[in-house]
Amino acid sequence: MVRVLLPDGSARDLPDGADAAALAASIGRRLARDAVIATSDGAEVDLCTPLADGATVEIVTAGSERGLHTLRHSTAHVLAQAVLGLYPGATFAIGPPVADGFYYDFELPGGATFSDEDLERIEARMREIIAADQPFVRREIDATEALEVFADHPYKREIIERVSTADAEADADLAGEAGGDGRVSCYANGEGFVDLCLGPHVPSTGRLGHFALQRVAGAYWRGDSDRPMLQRIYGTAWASAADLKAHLHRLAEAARRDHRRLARELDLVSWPEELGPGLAVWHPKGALVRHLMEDYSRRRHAEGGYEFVYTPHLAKSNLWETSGHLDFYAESMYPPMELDGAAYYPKPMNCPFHVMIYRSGQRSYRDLPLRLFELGAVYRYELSGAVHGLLRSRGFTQDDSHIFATGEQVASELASLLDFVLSVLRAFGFDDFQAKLSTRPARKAVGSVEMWDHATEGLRAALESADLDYVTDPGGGAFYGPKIDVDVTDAIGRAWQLSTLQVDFNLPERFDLYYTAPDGQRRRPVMIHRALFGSVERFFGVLLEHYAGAFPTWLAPVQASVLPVAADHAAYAAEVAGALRAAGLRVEVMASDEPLGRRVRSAKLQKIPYVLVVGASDVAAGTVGVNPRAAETERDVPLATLTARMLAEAAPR
RNA sequence: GCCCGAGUAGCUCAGUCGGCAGAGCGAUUCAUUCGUAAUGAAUAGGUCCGGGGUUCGAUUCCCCGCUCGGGCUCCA
Repeated sequence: MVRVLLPDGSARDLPDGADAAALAASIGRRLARDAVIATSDGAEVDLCTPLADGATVEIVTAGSERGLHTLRHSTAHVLAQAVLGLYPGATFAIGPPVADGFYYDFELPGGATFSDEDLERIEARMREIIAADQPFVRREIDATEALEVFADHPYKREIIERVSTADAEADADLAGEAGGDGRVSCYANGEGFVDLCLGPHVPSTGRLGHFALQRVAGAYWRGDSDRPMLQRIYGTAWASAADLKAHLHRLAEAARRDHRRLARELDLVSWPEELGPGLAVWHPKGALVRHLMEDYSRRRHAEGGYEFVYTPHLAKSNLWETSGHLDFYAESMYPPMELDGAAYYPKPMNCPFHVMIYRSGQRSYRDLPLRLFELGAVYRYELSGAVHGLLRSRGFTQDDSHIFATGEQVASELASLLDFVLSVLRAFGFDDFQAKLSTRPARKAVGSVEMWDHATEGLRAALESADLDYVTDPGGGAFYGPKIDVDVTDAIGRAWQLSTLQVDFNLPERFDLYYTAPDGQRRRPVMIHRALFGSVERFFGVLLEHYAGAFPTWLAPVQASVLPVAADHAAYAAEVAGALRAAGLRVEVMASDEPLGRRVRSAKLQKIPYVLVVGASDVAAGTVGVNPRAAETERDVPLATLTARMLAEAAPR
């Protein structure tokens, strides 16, 4: 007999040698059917592992995150099995589960590549393997034997050599392939397929099936651009057909919200080929929304004690030498223009210019904190493959501010900066935040440990007083200071990194900044970089996707469209539009040579917040028919009532 | 930058096994004057991404480039 403890605290007795599958079966048929793996005293094990007396055992089902993880990992194995079977001479590297699915990296003989037709063929073969319900069988062997088993697979051999000689714990990118102490584990299934793997896996391939191969992509071996480019196949896998379908639906929804598509449909922004990659032009409606965003931002900054500055787009090389950009950022900078014996670089960042403003005169502790703010256009040479609509462009506008403060002021300044950032983000309709605190890197960092600790604690205190969820990324800070990054979650659950608060001990040092302290001594100020939108263009793109093009009334380029029922009502429509405009609203009139239904549809497709229909009864009574974007149609609404209602919505939150 | 895929009317996309270029939507004009998501007809609209090659003939086949998309790397 073995006795195991269950998560609910109860105990259960089973015959000697019983495995987790038997335990699941003894609890219930449904659990036995849904079981994927088990944990024994917290360690994940295959269902066929014999139970240890006294262990706490939990059955993991496909419905849980852990279970899905295994399901995807096992599906990745089947993918590798299919590819190795179909393509003689193919070799395989790693194939971990990832968010929503899995991938596997391959190399085909002679540098051959996969096509979409290959994916269909591979998927069909995978379905055969799944139909055959092959058991996954675990085996532990020592590294020498493993090197023979994988004699034809150099990437596997490389993994085996690393895990048998080095500290596998430190090698996060082994991605669960193997790990240990001179011994490695393998999983075999079917006729002769074996993969190096820590496991655990589902009991047999028959447990899989709700998957789809999605795309083929290039991926560097071990993520290193100096190493060979492998062929990566991505797939998605789920516990049920319904879950798979729901996931595919979410992907379609994200595609529907694509800001590049909406930008075109709503006539906001375009990317003429003539300009070059990553460079956009703003059409009147897009420019209007942007203008509203920027106006709101300026107003808030003015209220927040910032002072506005402007700086040029170019500066000579010596500025970038002093700032250090030519040492550590040159790859992302546009090349210089040579003039009059000097080299002028387009700016990739605004900070050195703001430093120049700080340094333009003597600064006393009485002047601090000094908060400089600029909507500064910067140019960065992004790799051609990285450019993506407004979300990643080569020319963009940072809502950049640099705060110069005394060491003592840093903590309180950070707290108020974070409050400010969150308050503005909320006004734009985001209220789900996740922050990351990045601390001192172990290898290279400027400034004393005391300075770092003080600033890091200031950041942590700011996060805590803002009651913000955060994770710590130990050693994740830049060499010049610790930072907070703020992610927002959008309407369909995607996270976007927007704002950043970055403490900088480096630039004040490089530019020899100082202020005069109360005792007359010169002291070094601390600089804080703070971007809120990050990039105005990118923030606009994120907003567009968040709202799926339906901007809230205060940001909508057209807030109402007035539709006369027939030509007779055109004069009254113009009167209504005029009254709303006089109240400060943005209104257009859609004249009546098309049928009403058609004009309503057209206005709805433009996602205009208020479609206003006026006919004979409205002319007589001074009313309008109101068809709001997200509510029922109302008739006979007095114009004054509508105006008041729209004005209330038209103010930023 | 690297891997895979794509580029045909303003948009979405057919098509040509190498022989005068197509649809729907949109635009324009005319008719229609209508109470809440597509009125009808007509017309206009093309360097089939660019350059080179093969060919009697290239939008189609080949080569080189450009741009876009999905990834990798990077990142606001």
